[in-house]
Amino acid sequence: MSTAIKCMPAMSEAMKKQCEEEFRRLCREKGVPYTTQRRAVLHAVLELGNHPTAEEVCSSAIVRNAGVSRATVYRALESLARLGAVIKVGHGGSAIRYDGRIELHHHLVCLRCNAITDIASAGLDSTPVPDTSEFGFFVKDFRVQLSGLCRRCRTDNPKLH
Amino acid sequence: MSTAIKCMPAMSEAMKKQCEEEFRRLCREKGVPYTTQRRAVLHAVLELGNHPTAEEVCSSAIVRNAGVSRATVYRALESLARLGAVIKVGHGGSAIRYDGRIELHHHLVCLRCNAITDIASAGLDSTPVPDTSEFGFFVKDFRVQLSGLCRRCRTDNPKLH
DNA sequence: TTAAGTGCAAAAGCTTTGCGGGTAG
DNA sequence: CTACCCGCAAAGCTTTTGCACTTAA
Repeated sequence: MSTAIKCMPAMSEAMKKQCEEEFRRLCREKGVPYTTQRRAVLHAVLELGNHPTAEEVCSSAIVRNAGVSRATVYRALESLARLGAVIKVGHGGSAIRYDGRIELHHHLVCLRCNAITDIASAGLDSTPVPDTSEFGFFVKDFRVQLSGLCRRCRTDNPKLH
Repeated sequence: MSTAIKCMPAMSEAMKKQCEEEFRRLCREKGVPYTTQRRAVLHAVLELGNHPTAEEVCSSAIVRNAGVSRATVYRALESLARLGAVIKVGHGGSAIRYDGRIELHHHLVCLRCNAITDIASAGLDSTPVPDTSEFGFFVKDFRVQLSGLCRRCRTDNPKLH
């Protein structure tokens, strides 16, 4: 009854490029200013790859070299998320994480270390999205979150509660 | 292709009772001390109902009357989550939210106001959980998150980006 | 008895905001 | 030209921690 999943390899340069173009398109479409700073922030999220926090984006070389301030990073991440150029990832930790991968995919979330792993699964992708019109809720996106324990956490400390 | 969903009514007293007993059972099973403070914290989460934050739990009458300190609330919520007596809910906001409903269910998350709505859906429940053994990942739980815009946010501000 | 939990208060970490000046459209 | 964005620095909110004391098992 279980379907196969695949680990998702790091994004290729071509994919990153495509994400950046998509961002440009979204800006035009929604009339949102396409600024150097936001470009740098998106670029950093894509380079960092592993669901960085806002702080990690702030300290990335890309953002530092571009001289983007902390406040701007937070504001830019928020606009990117609203535009749909990045995704906010919920997990158990105390800092919001951002995901530059906007294609449909899913997450393994470790309940102990809060690590997030992207997975691809045709089975999960074909989840029938229910009709939420009764609630007046407009669904933009869905994602399946599998919570549990990652290999490292199981190995490091087998006695867990 | 869309399946039906149902809004989940507030937990009945009987269900809350059952959650509290389940907590007691988990404590015994895992050898975790069953303290007054943790009991009060779980009780508050169940009474508050709507995915409260740690701060909301701190200021609930139940916890205040029991004289439980802020630090203990945070520590108790963490242990309850590890035990599986509550669930941490990921969303876009800057404070972790806790859910006392541990039966299988799913969430609507508003991208603007971060409101979380519990939904029941047989279609989503029957999602085929993929085999993650290749990753050494042990799945304890899964949940589908539908992100989008809630009725109020669509009405209040139709021009959104 | 003893490992673990608790309260207090302080520190640390994360995010938002006001304001004067700058920039994309 | 104008609405929106940016940097700075400060404030605000959320979470964690060290230590002495208390408690469940």
